[in-house]
Formats: sequence, C-alpha cells, structure tokens
Amino acid sequence: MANAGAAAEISSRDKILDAAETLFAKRGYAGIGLREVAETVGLGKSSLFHHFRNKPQLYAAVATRILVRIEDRLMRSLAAGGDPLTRLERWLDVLIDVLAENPSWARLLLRSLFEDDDLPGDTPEELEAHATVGRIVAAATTLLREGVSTGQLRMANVPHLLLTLVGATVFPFASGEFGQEVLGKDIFDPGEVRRRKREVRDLLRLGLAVNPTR
Amino acid sequence: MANAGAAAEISSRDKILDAAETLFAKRGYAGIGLREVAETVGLGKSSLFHHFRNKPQLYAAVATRILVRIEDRLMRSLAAGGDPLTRLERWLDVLIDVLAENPSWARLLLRSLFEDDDLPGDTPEELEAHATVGRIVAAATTLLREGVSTGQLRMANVPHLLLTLVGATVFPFASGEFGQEVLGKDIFDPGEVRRRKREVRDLLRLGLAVNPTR
DNA sequence: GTCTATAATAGGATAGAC
DNA sequence: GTCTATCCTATTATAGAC
Repeated sequence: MANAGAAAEISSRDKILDAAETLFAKRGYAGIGLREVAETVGLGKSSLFHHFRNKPQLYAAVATRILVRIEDRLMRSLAAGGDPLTRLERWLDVLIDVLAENPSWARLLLRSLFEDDDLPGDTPEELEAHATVGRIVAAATTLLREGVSTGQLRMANVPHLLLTLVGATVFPFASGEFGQEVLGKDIFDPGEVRRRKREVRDLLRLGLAVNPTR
Repeated sequence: MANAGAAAEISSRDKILDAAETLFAKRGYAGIGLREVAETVGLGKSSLFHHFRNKPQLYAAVATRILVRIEDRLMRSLAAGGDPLTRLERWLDVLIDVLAENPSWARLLLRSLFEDDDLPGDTPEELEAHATVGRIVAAATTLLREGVSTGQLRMANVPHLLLTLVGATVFPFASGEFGQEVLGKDIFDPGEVRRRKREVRDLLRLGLAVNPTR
C-alpha cells in the first residue's frame, strides 16, 4: 500500500508507459518494437503482455494518459475565471507550458493524429483517447464562441481558428531539428518558451500587419 | 524519347515515387514495407532496388521531389513582385494551394520532420532535401524581415513567426480525421481551402482581439 | 529492367515453467 | 509477475537467371 510520505513506488505498468511514451514520440507507432520498450524498462518482451493486451492498446494507453493530464490542466485554468479573452490567453499559456514541460507530448500527439491508419480505431482505449480530445475541443470551441458573442473577439471562423491555434502551439514543440534550426536554439529553452507565448499572444492581440487606417 | 505532344510516358522510377509518396504519407517511414510499395506499382519487391539503393534513399527521394516542387511554386510567386505584405500573403496563398492540391504532401512533410531519428541523416539525398528546406526558410525569413524594415509589418520575432506560419498552413492539411471532425468537412474541400486562406490572412491583418483603443 | 530464390533479422503474440 | 521457448509472418537486402 502507498504509505503517505513514503517514496512513490512506481509500478511496472507506469514504467512501461513512461518508456513507451518517450519511444513512441521519438520514432512513432510503427517505428518502435515491443522488444525495445521492454529493454528500456528492463523487462522481457513477454512481460509487457501481462500489463497490456497488445501493441495498439499500449499505444492508446500512452496517448490517453497524456490527453487526460493536459485536459486536467486546461480545465483548471478555465476555472480561474475572467473574461473570454483573458481565459483564452491563459488557456494558451497553460497549453504551451504543459507542452514545454513534457518534451515528448507534442510530438506524440501530432503523430497520433497521423497514425489513425495504423491503428484499429475501435478499441475501448482508443475511444477514451478520442473522447478526451473531443472534450478539449468542445471546451475551446465554447470559449471562442463566447468571446465572439461578447464582442471581445472579432467574428472568426471558429473551427479554422482552432486548427490555427493547435498549429501555433503544438506544432513548434513537435518540430524537432527543424524548429531548432529556425530558432537557432532549442524550443524547450525557457527563453524560447517565453517568446513562443508572446508570439501567440501578440498575434491574437495585434495581428501582424501594421494597419494605421484601421 | 519523349516526343512533344505524345502522351507522357511515366517511368518506373516515377511510378515508384508516386506510390511511395502516397504510402509514406499515410503510414510513415517505418509503417510501410517495400513489398507494399512494389505491389502498388505492380512490380516485384526486388525491382525497387534497381531504381533506389535502399529504403532511406527512396524516402529521401520522395521528400526531395515534394520540396523542390513546393520551392518552385513559392519562388515563382515571389517573382510576381509587390510590397512585402502583398508578397507574404501571396506566398501563404500559394503554399495553401499547393498543399490543398496534393493531399499527401503536408502529411509527408510534417512526418519527415519527426522522422529524423529513423533515418541515417547524412546521405546525399537527405542533404539535398535539407538544403531545399533551408532555401525555403531563408526566402521566407528575408521576406518577413523586409516587411518589418519597411514598417509594413510590426516588429515580430521572425523565427517564431515562421514556426507559427508553418503550423497554421501545413498542420491543418496534415491533420486528417482530427481536422475533419473539427471542421465538420474535409479540409481539402474547395470551400474549406478558401476559408483557410481567409483565416490566415485575417489573422495577419487583424489579429483576433477587437481592440478599439489601439 | 524484372524476376525467383534466399539470407538474415525483427516483428507481434502465445504457452507454460517458475 | 517475470521468464524462456516457440510460432508465424514480415522486414531489408543480395545473388543470379532471363
């Protein structure tokens, strides 16, 4: 039993999830064999099947764990209140922070959008991941619509705006060497994280063009 | 010989590249076996090795072909002239058009950013792809800097802005089912392509927040 | 330029001992 | 809960006939 105050005992299941998260982020679903996951954890390949039925289920468990953790942070940031623009900017700040704190997450999430074709798609674990994405998207949509209806945000195409925001927040933290070369620095560097937040915020507040006639 | 006016004869090499492009976009480098590529083309697996030394070289050839074609379109759009903001907006319109016309490209390009780890990285073919990316990035950087220096664009962090623009243009066309669910329509639908262009343009011109005190 | 045959390796998954 | 042994299939790549 987990004694309060005792050092957290990490279960084999969690160790497997940790290793799989890093590896799947690095080389994708098809690029990682269960042997490599097992070796990283220090187990035999067969032992993984005691904790997860098969490879798709392991992958879905990894994705779901990330999504649930992100959802938790985002929902708590919404609960802090404020007008829609304030909540939107805080939502994006929190999202950027979460992705910056967990270097595997942006990559794994973007990859998982592409890897539909590789996965069965109808297992309970995948449906849970899918439902979590749905709740996050729904919350963001509500927030944006609210901002438009209060007049704090201009009338915009909410679904397209949402895709833009995902692209502007998730993509850079998944961009690896490309981002590194463009920035000349690691995107996970605290200074670059700060600049990323400012970039997103300024784009929303000011746009890019200087338009004195507006 | 290619007689002018005769129906274009498609070489085996090009057929292989076409098939590999579609398949790699769908399931990634590690997710596609050469058997599947060969079957799609209607050749035996071994015949591929007559045209490409190995799998990494085939992948790099696919990526390079896409990048060169995109570079060509973008550079020609720049040559049409105009002030920096005009050229920037045309650049983004052309980029969106190119990605919309070739449904495999955005996915394959985003994937290729993540798949550094899976590839050797130092073959001549990969270096060519890398150099092409470098030229495109350099041209975009010059364009943005020019806009800032003429005062048409606000002072912005150019590298971060560039990551944002890639995220806002490439990501949606790679987002597959996710994008479809967010939009309620296929992103490659002509109407959605138009809306995507407007979304990007409006964000640059107006931002998102309504700011009457500006 | 395409084929068959083959090599050597790695993949996911199961059975059953401990 | 972890292990060894095994099964079957797929992988990249090469050799050599046609």
